[in-house]
Amino acid sequence: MTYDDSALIRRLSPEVQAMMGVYALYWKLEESFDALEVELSHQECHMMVKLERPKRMGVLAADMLTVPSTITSTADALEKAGYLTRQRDPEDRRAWLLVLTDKGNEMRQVLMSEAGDLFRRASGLDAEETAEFARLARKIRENIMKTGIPEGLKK
Amino acid sequence: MTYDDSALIRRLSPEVQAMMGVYALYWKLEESFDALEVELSHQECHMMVKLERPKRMGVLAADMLTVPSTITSTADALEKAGYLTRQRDPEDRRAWLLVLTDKGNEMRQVLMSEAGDLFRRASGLDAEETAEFARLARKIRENIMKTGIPEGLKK
DNA sequence: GCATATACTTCGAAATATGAACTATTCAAG
DNA sequence: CTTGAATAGTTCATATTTCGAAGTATATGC
Repeated sequence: MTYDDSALIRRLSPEVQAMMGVYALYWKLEESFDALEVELSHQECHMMVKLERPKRMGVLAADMLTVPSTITSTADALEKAGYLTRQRDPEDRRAWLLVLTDKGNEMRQVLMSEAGDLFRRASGLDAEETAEFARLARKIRENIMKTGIPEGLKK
Repeated sequence: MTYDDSALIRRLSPEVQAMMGVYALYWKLEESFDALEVELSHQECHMMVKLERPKRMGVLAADMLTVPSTITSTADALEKAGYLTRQRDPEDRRAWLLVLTDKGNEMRQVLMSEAGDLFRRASGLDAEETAEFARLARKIRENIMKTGIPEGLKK
C-alpha cells in the first residue's frame, strides 16, 4: 500500500521534483501542526512565528501572501486569546503594530521548538543536509520577498 | 514597504529557516497557480500532476495526504470536465482507477511545464542550485511517503 | 482645505475540507 | 458455500477558511 513512485519522480524535471517535495513537506507539516496540542489554527501559528518583533498588519499581509481582512481576523483571534495586542504605529496612526504579549512570546518559543522537531522528523535529513536545504530555502524566500510581493497584492 | 527580515531569519535554527522558506514557496506557488488561466482548483491541479499513470483513489488520498471524501469530489470535478475517467480496478472491484483522458494528458503536460516555469521564477535559483534543492526535496518526499502515511490516515 | 490614497475593519458570500453513515466488494473462517 | 468483518469509495450536511466590496479613520499632495 505504501505506494512507491520515486522512480517516476526522477523522470520529471528538477523543478517539478522540487515542487512535489515542497508540497509533500508542506502538507505533512500542516498535518503535524494540527496534531499538536496547541489550540491555534495554521494561520495563527504562522502569524505567531512571524512576530519575532512588532509588525504592521499590512506588512504581515504581504509577508504571509494573504489579504488584509484575513490578517484582521487572525489578529482578532490571537488578541482575544491574549497572545498579542494592537498598538497604533506612532509613525502612521492609520496603522496598527501587532505586539506579542509575554504569554505570546512564551507560546512563540514553544511553537518554534516544536516546528524544529516537526521538520526534523518529517524531512529525515541529517544536520548537514538540513543546513544546505535551509540555505537554499532562505535564498528562495528572499527571492520571493523581493520579487513576489507586488504581484501578490491586488492593486 | 518591501520588508526585509532576512537578518532576523538567519538567527533562527536551520530547521525553522527551512520551514519558512518552504511556506513562502508554497504560498507563492499556490498564488501563481491561481493566476494561471487554467480553470482548475489547486487540489485538481495536484491530482492531475500525480496521475502520470492510473492510480487508485486510496493511493491518491495517501499520496496527497488527504481524506477519501476529498479525493471523491476532486475526481468528480475532473471527470465532469473530461480530464479523467473512473475504471474499476480489475484486481479489486471495490476500487476505482483514475485514468487521464487524452484531454487530461494534454492538460497535464501544460501544467507540468507551467509548474516548472513557476518554480524557476519563484525560487530564483540557478540550474545547479535547483538540482541540489530537487535532490533534497526528493529525499524529504521519500521520507514522508515512507514514514508519514500511517500517521496521516486516521485508522 | 479638498481630493485622493492608504491602513485596517466589517460582514456576508464563496470555496474548501471534513467526518459519519452508507453501498458494494473482498477476504477469512468455519 | 455463507456469514461476518474489513476495505474502497460515496454522500451529504457541517465546519472552517478565505475572500472581496463597502466602510471608517488617518495621511499626503496640490
